Amino acid sequence: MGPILVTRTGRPRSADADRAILAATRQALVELGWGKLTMGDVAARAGVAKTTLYRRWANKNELVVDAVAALFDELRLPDRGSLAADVEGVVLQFGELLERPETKTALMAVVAESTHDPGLRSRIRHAIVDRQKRLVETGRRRAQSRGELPDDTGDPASATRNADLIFDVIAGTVVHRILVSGEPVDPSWAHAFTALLVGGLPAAMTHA
Amino acid sequence: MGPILVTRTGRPRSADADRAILAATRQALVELGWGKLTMGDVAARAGVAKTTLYRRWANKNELVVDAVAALFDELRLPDRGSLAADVEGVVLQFGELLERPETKTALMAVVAESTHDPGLRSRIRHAIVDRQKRLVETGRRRAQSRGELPDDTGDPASATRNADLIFDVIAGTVVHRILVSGEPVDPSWAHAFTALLVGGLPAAMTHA
Amino acid sequence: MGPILVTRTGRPRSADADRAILAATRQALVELGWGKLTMGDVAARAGVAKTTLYRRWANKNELVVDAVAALFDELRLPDRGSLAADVEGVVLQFGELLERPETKTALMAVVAESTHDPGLRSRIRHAIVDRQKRLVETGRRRAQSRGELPDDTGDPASATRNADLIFDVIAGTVVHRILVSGEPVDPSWAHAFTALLVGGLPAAMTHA
Amino acid sequence: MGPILVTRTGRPRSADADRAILAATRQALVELGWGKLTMGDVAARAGVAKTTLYRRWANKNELVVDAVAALFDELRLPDRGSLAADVEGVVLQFGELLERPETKTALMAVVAESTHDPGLRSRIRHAIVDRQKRLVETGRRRAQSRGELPDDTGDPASATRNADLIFDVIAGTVVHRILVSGEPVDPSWAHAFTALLVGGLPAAMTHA
DNA sequence: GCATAAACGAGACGGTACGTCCCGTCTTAGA
DNA sequence: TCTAAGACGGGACGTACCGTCTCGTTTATGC
Repeated sequence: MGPILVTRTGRPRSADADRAILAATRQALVELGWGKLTMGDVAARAGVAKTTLYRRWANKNELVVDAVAALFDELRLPDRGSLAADVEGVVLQFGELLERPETKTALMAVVAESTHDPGLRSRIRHAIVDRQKRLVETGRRRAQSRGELPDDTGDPASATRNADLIFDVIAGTVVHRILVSGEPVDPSWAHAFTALLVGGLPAAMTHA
Repeated sequence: MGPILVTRTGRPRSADADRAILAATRQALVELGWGKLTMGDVAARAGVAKTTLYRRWANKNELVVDAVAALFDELRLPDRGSLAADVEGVVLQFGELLERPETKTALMAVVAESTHDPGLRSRIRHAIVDRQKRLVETGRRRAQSRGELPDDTGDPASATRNADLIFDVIAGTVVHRILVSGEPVDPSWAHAFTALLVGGLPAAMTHA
Repeated sequence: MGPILVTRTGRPRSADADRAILAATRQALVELGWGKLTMGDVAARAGVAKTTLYRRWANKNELVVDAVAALFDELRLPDRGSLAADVEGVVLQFGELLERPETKTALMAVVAESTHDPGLRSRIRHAIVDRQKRLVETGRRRAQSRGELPDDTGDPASATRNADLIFDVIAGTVVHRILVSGEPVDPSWAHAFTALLVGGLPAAMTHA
Repeated sequence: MGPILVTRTGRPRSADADRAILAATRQALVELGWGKLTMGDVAARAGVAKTTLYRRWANKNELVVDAVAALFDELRLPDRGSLAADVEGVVLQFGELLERPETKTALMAVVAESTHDPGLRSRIRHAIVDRQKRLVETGRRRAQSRGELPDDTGDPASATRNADLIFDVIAGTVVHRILVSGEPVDPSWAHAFTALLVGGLPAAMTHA
């Protein structure tokens, strides 16, 4: 079908402005943090009037979530030959991602704001979180094809519960390690964590 | 020997005011969230002048961290007879704690603010996080005395790394489950998660 | 030739707001006096945000001086046929003006503040005081054309000194009578004062 | 009858403190002006607690008027041999007094505050203004004994009106010259002003 | 090629909260 | 009882951003 072409009259919105605004938002977020980031400052960095921001996003939250969402799409799951190696690889990737200031600040800030804003919460979930679950799914299928994990039982709900648990364990542990404990995700820690996770998987799958 | 008695001149600060302010802060945090919480509102709730807040805390961040810290001291580790039962118990307790609005909001907000404020970060670490590591330590000793875990090797650094890993896994996973995935920590999930963790422990301990 | 048209960008300032603010300032000054007049209150009376005040005036002093300056422009010097009658007329007018609460409060307050603020002092001098010297000049020319006073000698500095002296005597005496002595400027007092002044003029002009 | 001896129990008030407070008030008034003078600052300069100020004066106004009143008692009227010389002498003295910063600031500030505070107004009138009218009285009697002015008629009210007028003219003109016009009271100006006043006196006395 | 219409920059607007300063009162301990 | 010290409730200050609202100008499209 292709994109719907709405021929509208008047001057079209500038795509340059969009890009400049999102980039400026990420930059400001790193330098100032959520609380000190101001719309006026973002506009100035982007070389754009404040009005232009408000024509595109209703408020600060929406703008920041959009500015941040793309950052989390770079995670990949190359085939490293075994389930353990795949997990260890994604743990290290995720660690590197979260140690970058813009990602670190953005994720926590946006989650914090969401704790009392259901709309923002679901926006985050769809724009950021759910998109990463594909990695767990890919890993599981690959492990099954290698014979490292049993095939799915007849219960798809059980499989989903399992995937969600693993996702929470990996994402949660790495986030906590970096943002709360303030320790780095280095290869030796990733190795130990992977051992724990992969070692526990068989037991977990019988309880899910 | 004993506490130093500093005889200070002038009218002493009111301990009632301290308590009222911290309670008002927690209440306001629940109702309004971090972003909408204002010092003036907290002062009014506490029946106190705004200046009285600023005499005690330099700004909003410091006040909120102090107000929140006490909430996390209620976690206990009663002996339930086995390592798995102990872990499951603390996971459920922590889940309940985090599902309360004041804890949920407070923790994330404070962590988010801390991502660009090293002083605040260390204040959180000392006032909130490190104090909970006692639970992991207690659990490990108890499991060793039951024979569920091997005695410490000669390497105390290894033991510390292990404890930190387990702490990050438990705290991180529960936090992620509730705050990011937005799912409840109910008994069946706690059971599955505990199985994963306890099942993986032996493997983890050989890699730490 | 003609006024320079400065095309400025952005939304222009509201002239209505200017007027409303100045009027509200005068009203508040009468009701509350200088010390109790607050910027927030003026803003509220004017139906305007406090920021709108601060966009136009740097502080309370500047605002009040501007608000007050206009009041003194209503003094006129109609031709009453003789120098004595002209002087008596302006003394009575000035007396009436100064017995109005807003003028009374405003003038003293503003002069008092100015005693330790050179900038404010010169602002007052230009905005209020110097503009009234026109009255002395008009009166002198009129008296000369009537033959009541000799024509200017060749020394313009002498004429200026004379005018300034007369201005200080009239303004100072009326102000002191009303604000310090707290007595009214009624016709009989005005008559006596005029007799003193006009009687002394020939002597003064030979010494200036 | 002498001072009333009230034998009171407890520690007596310190007379040193009184002196130190009044001196500190005058000093602060010069440096800061009325508007910026604060009770806390005065207390600190005087080496005294704020409480001690409030035990002696009810508020800022009362304190400042008392601190300032004494300054105006130094005017004298030595006999210079003629009415004109006496007037010129007191004009120059008053000019010098008003050019001192503490007097200048104090007088205007206190008058300004008084415009909306009747109590303060009468306190000023009694403590400062009326005490100076003795000078006019002395000068008049001396001129009469020299034969420069006619003896009092049978109408004492007329004499009083006359004295008040002369007082307003002298005080008002000098104050206006210094505080409003911002020009100095130098000998040549004093000479011209005296000529005006003395030249006008005969005419004024027939109208009073 | 000229009218239409939306986007654009600039910046003023009504608001809200900030953190500071000072007021005048109060509560301690000590002289 | 007075004093020094300093905490207290209160209120205004002047600042910083918010998100909205005019303006005059620019830039596409469609008649």
